[in-house]
Amino acid sequence: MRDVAALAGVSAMTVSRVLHDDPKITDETKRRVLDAVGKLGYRRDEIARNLRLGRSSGLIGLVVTNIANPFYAQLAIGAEETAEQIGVGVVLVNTGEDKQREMRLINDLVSRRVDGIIVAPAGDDHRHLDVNRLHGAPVVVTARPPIGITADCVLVDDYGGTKDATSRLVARGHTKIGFLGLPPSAWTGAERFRGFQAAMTEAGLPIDDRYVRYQQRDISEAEKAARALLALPDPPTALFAANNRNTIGAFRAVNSMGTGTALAGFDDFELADMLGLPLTVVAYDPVEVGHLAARLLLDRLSGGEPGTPPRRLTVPTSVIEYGAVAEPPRRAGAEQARRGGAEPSHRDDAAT
Amino acid sequence: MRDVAALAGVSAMTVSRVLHDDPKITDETKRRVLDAVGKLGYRRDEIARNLRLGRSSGLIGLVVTNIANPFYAQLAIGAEETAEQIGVGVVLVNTGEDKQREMRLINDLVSRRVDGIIVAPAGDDHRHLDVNRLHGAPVVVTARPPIGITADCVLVDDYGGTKDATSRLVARGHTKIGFLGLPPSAWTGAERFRGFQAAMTEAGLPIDDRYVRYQQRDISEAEKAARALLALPDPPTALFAANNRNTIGAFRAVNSMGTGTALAGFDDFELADMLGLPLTVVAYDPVEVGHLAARLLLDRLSGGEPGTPPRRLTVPTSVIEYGAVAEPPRRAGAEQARRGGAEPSHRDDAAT
DNA sequence: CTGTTAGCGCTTTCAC
DNA sequence: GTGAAAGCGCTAACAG
Repeated sequence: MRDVAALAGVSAMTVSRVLHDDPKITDETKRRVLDAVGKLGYRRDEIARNLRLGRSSGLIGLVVTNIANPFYAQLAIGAEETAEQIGVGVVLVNTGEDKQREMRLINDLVSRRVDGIIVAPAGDDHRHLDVNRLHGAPVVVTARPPIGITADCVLVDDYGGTKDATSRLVARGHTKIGFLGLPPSAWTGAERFRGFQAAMTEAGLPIDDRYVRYQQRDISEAEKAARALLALPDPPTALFAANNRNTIGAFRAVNSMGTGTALAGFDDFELADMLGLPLTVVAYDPVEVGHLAARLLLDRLSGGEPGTPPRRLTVPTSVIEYGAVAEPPRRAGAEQARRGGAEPSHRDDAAT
Repeated sequence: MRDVAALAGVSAMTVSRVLHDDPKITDETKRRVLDAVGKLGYRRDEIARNLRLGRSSGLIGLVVTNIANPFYAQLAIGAEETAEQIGVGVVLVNTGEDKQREMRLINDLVSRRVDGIIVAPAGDDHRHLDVNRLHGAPVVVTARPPIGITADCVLVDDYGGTKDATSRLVARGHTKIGFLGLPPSAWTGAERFRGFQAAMTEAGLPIDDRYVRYQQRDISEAEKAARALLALPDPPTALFAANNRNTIGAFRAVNSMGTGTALAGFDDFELADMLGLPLTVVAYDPVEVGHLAARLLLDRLSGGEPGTPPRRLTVPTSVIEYGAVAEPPRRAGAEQARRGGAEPSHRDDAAT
């Protein structure tokens, strides 16, 4: 900036003003300054600028546990769409479900003055997300409720969706239903199991411990667990899978063992309709989760009062039946249900 | 920091030193300072720190065109793995193939002192990525070669992979082969079409213009284009699809029209093996692309000489045949071929 | 209209 | 071992 000022024969202050489009600058000096800027390829150092201004960087951080999960990619797209409308950018960081990394990366972000953070936190203690520890940057928690802190959050109706889909299996006459679950330490895992339990209990059906497996974290583990259930002396006639990894694993098992076991699962996924077996999925709009999370965060950023009580939103789910069973999809959650058919809320394009 | 110093009864300088683990600090004062830090929830302001230091932020930026594309998610994971090893973090931003947004976001990143950038640039003029315009932050270009600038880059063997897969179709006796392509303005689109042409020419087969469609950017467009080709009076007996969106669209068309058309496509994808029709895909390891890109960038960051000539790496592809055709996968590219079977290079976990 | 002064939060350099 | 001063690149506030 000094160099620019020197070359233009003005003071640094004038350069600064030109870059602000300060009205009270002669066209002549403005031209000279811009000339010098062009000649030197100068770019204002936003970092120093924000240091001085102490405020608004026009960026928010989105912290996810697993970038390979399409759910988070769609969530990011939703958050971007909403942030974009008011000229705010989104940067995404991936924690790999590692608490240490999460803390380090969040620190990196806030110390670089992101205006706020949307985070799907790892673990079950979120006190490291306390506003006071974050340079005052507001936080919105997604996909699970905040624990140990107060913060806005956006949830998916894990409980209701699972309950509905399980009830469908029951309605079709299944009484022996297996459950392929997530680690119960994960909020979503616990909620989905709770929904499963509720549907079973409501129908007066027992939950057979032999039919319940947790901890499947990828497709091959899920397939192994499903195979084990189907190989029991008195196997379940239907399975509920707690997310799309488990659903796909279960599908592979059912398909190759030819047991004709009925299948339902949480999460819609691409090609779910093309698998050649009937499949019931609990669908929801992950883009909407991103929209809502960004909306909550932006409201906090612009809405003066920091004292506003935290808000909690829940995105509804709907049950979709693919394959043999011909029945129109019915929505299960609250007001909205964006999903209806087979081409889902995945947004993508063709470029690789 | 002032507050911490006051509470600990020392000067700001001492606090700074404690945070550096400066050896010549009494254990006693150190304890007092750390105490105060804890009590106040103080975090060092990295932004101010780097302003003073002028250097190394320990973060690199990864700029992608489409975060919903699993290719980029896998690339990000690869880049993270490599960067993580030396304690460098990765932040990801999504441009949505919008040049303006790309420029703005890159500017945001460099002005926040990311140490370097890995970018899959939109458009066919990359002069905005010139090192001089980027506070000197080095750039690595991925998925397409740099145009108008010199920079390191990592490519996929689009040409070779497509040629190999097309040759397989020819070897099976197909002479009328359709091509579902990307916009030719995209480097990958042009390269893949070139590979297709080469295989056809080598086999002495003509390329029928009626059989070639570009511009399909999502699955439904691809399906429509495929339907059009298959409805021709003298339809092709095989299709090559230029990426996984086109492959899935083509699959939907072939499946519902029951034409028995043979199918090959660029990109492997989840469930490709479960579709119930034979399918040939060009596979490669997107995680490896990320590894290499990060490696090139980190080399530039640590390797003193900025004058080193740019390097260009190409990730090999392999052809995989799913379904009816039982033939062991054969590698097509250079040294490595990570892929062999059906469970591919997608890395994910079960948590939603 | 433009320049000067001061300071954002931190760290280097030199005293003590 | 610790503190005081100066300055990284920028901009509000006040002069002129």
